[in-house]
Amino acid sequence: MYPKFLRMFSLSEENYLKAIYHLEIISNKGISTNAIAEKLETKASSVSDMIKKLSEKEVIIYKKYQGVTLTDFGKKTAANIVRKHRLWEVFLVEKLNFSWDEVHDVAEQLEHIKSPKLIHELDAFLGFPSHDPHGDPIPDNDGNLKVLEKSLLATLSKNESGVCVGVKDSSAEFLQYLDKKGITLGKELTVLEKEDFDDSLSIQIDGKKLSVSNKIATNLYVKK
Amino acid sequence: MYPKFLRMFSLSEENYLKAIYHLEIISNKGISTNAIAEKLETKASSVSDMIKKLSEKEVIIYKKYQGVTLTDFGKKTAANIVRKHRLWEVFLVEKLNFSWDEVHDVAEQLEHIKSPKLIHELDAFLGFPSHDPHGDPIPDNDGNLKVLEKSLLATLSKNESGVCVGVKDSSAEFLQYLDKKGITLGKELTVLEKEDFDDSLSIQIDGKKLSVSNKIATNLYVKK
DNA sequence: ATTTATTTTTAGACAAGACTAAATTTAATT
DNA sequence: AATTAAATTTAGTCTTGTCTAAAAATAAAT
Ligand SMILES: [Mn+2]
Ligand SMILES: [Mn+2]
Ligand SMILES: [Mn+2]
Ligand SMILES: [Mn+2]
Repeated sequence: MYPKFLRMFSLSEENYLKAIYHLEIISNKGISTNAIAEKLETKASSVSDMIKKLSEKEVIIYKKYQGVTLTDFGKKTAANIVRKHRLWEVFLVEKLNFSWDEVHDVAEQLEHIKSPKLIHELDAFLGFPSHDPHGDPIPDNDGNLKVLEKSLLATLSKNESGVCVGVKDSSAEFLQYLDKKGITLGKELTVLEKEDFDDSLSIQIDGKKLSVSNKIATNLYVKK
Repeated sequence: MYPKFLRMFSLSEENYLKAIYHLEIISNKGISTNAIAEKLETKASSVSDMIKKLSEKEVIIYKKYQGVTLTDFGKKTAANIVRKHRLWEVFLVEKLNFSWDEVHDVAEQLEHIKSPKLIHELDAFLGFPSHDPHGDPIPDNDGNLKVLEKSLLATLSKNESGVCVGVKDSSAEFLQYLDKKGITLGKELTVLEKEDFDDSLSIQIDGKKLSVSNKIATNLYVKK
């Protein structure tokens, strides 16, 4: 049998691994079949089938009816796919004039390209970026990622300031809405007022006063 | 997942189209089932199956036992895949420090990425290159390619000169051998002597005299 | 013109990955 | 504790793309 690190994964297997990886980051419990099915927009029965395969390949731990957990090897494999996804997103924005709301679908395809040299060189070409265009950290070659201290805008108090560093919702609609409001990563803002009745905020950004809904405030990360 | 017009063809269908496209360039007759099978390292029966599908999709003309021909639409579709392949090869060599013998396998994967904007922007980013790192022409967005006048080195007469513009064999072994000999695209050379008994050549390149086998002379293109 | 050889197509099987419907296990209520 | 609800797994089917083996058509050789 080939050593683990040479084992190849199909497109489908990679997508399952990535889904589980992302779910583990926010849940810290075993990941349920249904959660995976919802994330991948597939059926629970399909997930159940794939789980067995991944378990045999030793990338997840699985006991029937108990949900799954990534093994160290599985975690590393998944992180590498995320690494590729985010590096490609940086490439598209920095080099090919994509905006941050256009990159995701293309990166979903590019993340499956298999070539260690390609990723190594791309990383260098981009100047070893630490975060993608949405403020998400890029795992290093060993799968480790250093998580930046960040808070939701909604958690800032009156008169407190912060710099935009990421988004929680990275849907094209939300990103375009932020663009329209002139809110982009790197910009500093200050909370001028907090309204109790609808939890909206009045903020100062680019020297201008701007009203911001709770929906935005709970989906935009800032660094205090 | 992707818009319908972008996923008309599966990975497998694209590879068949490309194979037929390449075979048509050198054969100008109907392309046989066996020829396709050999090119794709698959079985004739598999080709026979796929041919029916492609015929129904109107990218090839097919009459039983008569071989196949690309329709205009099929030709355009195939040319677009070749366009992507060659643009990516340029990218890998020009931007990511790949050498010309390392790019093919990665380009085989990248050519299937579906995003018109990606290719348009990549083309611009690379400065609208006309040829790939092996001297092969890059089809334009409509699938047209202008073929450069070129001759095999073996066809040069004594004292005739030319500039290296392409390779017929683009295997990694041949390309590496050319590298070792110091023969790269763009270099000028002059035929000093032609040996009759083994059809080898003595050429002048970079101010130095070099002996070149018939194998090289019949796989290297020059522009007179 | 037959016979032989080669090429191509058909028939039937298989693996991956998805689905629906049914069965089973676990969780939640009464 | 018993019943109901929800989550999960199993059983069986389907599509895509591949294969081997056998049949049919074409090409080559006598
Ligand atoms: Mn993304
Ligand atoms: Mn991202
Ligand atoms: Mn190539
Ligand atoms: Mn090439």
